[in-house]
Amino acid sequence: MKLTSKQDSVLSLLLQEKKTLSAYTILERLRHQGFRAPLQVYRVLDKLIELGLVHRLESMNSFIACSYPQFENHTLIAFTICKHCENITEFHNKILNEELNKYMQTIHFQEEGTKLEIRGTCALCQKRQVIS
Amino acid sequence: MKLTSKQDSVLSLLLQEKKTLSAYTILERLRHQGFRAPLQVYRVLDKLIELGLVHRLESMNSFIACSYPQFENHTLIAFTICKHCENITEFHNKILNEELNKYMQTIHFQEEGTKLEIRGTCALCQKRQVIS
DNA sequence: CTATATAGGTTATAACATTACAATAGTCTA
DNA sequence: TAGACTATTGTAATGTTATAACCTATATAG
Repeated sequence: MKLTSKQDSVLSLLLQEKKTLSAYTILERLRHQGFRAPLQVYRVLDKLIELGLVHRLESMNSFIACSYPQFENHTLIAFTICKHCENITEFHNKILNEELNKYMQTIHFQEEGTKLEIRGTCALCQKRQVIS
Repeated sequence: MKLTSKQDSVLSLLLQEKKTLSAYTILERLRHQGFRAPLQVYRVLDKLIELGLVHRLESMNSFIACSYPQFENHTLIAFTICKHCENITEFHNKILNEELNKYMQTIHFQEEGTKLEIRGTCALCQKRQVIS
């Protein structure tokens, strides 16, 4: 699978960021690369999401590069979001995934895409709070 | 805890719906009850969410009454969302909750509010698909 | 080479959410 | 009960996120 130049621009930008970016922030940052309208950004994002290379953080209306692009077709996409430092961490947890699948079977729900977003305080920010 | 009349209007409306409602839909429906601006709705929603009586569906930018208001302080809020019939079902799963808490301990993340949103096809819509 | 699918360009507009500032109503206590 | 405090409400303006509609260009398979 080969990305187009626009797709590559957006993915590269997201990969070099640690935080999430909104579509409009991406637009501003890529104006010099020929992006002129929001829709151009949204279309590229849609494609990258479909390819599993980018995720949308539902609770933040923003986007982030996938940290595990090698895990193709992982339908459970999970993040911790620190409300202090705003650090976003994607994680995978086998047991959680299995328990979720089990429950989906018991209720006969055919799962096709799951988002787990956990807000709170990361380990580092907890230490910072003790100090201050 | 006693709700104000505006808070009661919004909660009542959400309780009688099965689907989610956007803030602007709520505004339209409650115009005859003195709601005139989006902010009035958002403020009431914020309060009801804080009280645990309403949840926000992050992936849909919309709101729904809590199906388990008696479970106070449940920080894991989970839904299945059928993409065909748009039915939203809130659920609680003890094991899932426990596994999540375990993992939060291993990574030293202090969890303060978690959203789980599962998209797919509900049991009923799967049957409908077989027929048609 | 031409049909089809995918990607891109542009304008306008829809949908969702917040800032800022002022006023009012309820609650507590001195 | 007056004064102080807190939560709620009113209103206008604005900011942010996302899509519709229509058209053009490029790539690829038969």
